[in-house]
Amino acid sequence: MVVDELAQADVDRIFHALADATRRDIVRRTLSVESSVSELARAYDMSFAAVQKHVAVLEGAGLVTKHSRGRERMVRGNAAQIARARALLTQLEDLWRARFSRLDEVLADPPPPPRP
Amino acid sequence: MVVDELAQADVDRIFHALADATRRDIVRRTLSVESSVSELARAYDMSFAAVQKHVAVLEGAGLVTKHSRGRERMVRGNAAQIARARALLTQLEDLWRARFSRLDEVLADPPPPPRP
DNA sequence: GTAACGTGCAACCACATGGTTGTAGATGAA
DNA sequence: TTCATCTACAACCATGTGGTTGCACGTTAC
Repeated sequence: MVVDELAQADVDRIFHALADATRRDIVRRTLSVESSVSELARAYDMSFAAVQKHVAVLEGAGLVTKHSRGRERMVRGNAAQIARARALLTQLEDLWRARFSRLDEVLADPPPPPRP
Repeated sequence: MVVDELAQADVDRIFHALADATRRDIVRRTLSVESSVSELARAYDMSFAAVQKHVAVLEGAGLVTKHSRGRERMVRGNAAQIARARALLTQLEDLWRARFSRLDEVLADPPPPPRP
């Protein structure tokens, strides 16, 4: 039984969020050390607002969470969501492996025909 | 030593390709059973050209390969590329785990100060 | 040879995306 | 209080994306 089913739209959001080098780097950073939005903004060669948007995309995908610390908003990477994405890829790979077991069935000696 | 380094742009392409439900389904199908572009096109409620574009995006990301069979172009899912994407996610998760080992260091008894 | 099929590509369109600047509200520091 | 900082959000713009239709070309079937 799968506890946490992800709707297709959720999966879309996760992979889309990961399809940008800046966003992947933000995830990387905040998985190691949580940081404020402005700390992140200082790390990249773009405006504060641009970084803020990237964080919002990541948050929408569940890849990071935010919580207040004083006037700052701390960003923290969410490893669990990454694990879900990884599980989806593993499922795909399993489909590929299943291909060979089906091939084995074909190559194996066919079962005797049913008695009439 | 890592043999196959993926450039950021490659990673962008892989995750972007996976960020669409139709494309993920095409990968799913062709990992199990290779199919022609027109077979795929019949499976979805959109034009042939649209499906063809999706296949092109997947091919550009290395997630599927194509080869000719008569007048058809057979599409086959590429599990190796999916494995690379999965490895990237695993690396991210490992960063998260490393966070705790660093925390352990802090919490552990500090080493004795160096002799003067 | 002719017709039908499978594919690729170009042009087009509506809309999303990734960036910018500017404004405004909270919060902390002096 | 006053000022600087951190954040959020809106408006705007160039470009990319996902879909369409139409056409050209190679291959198979009749």
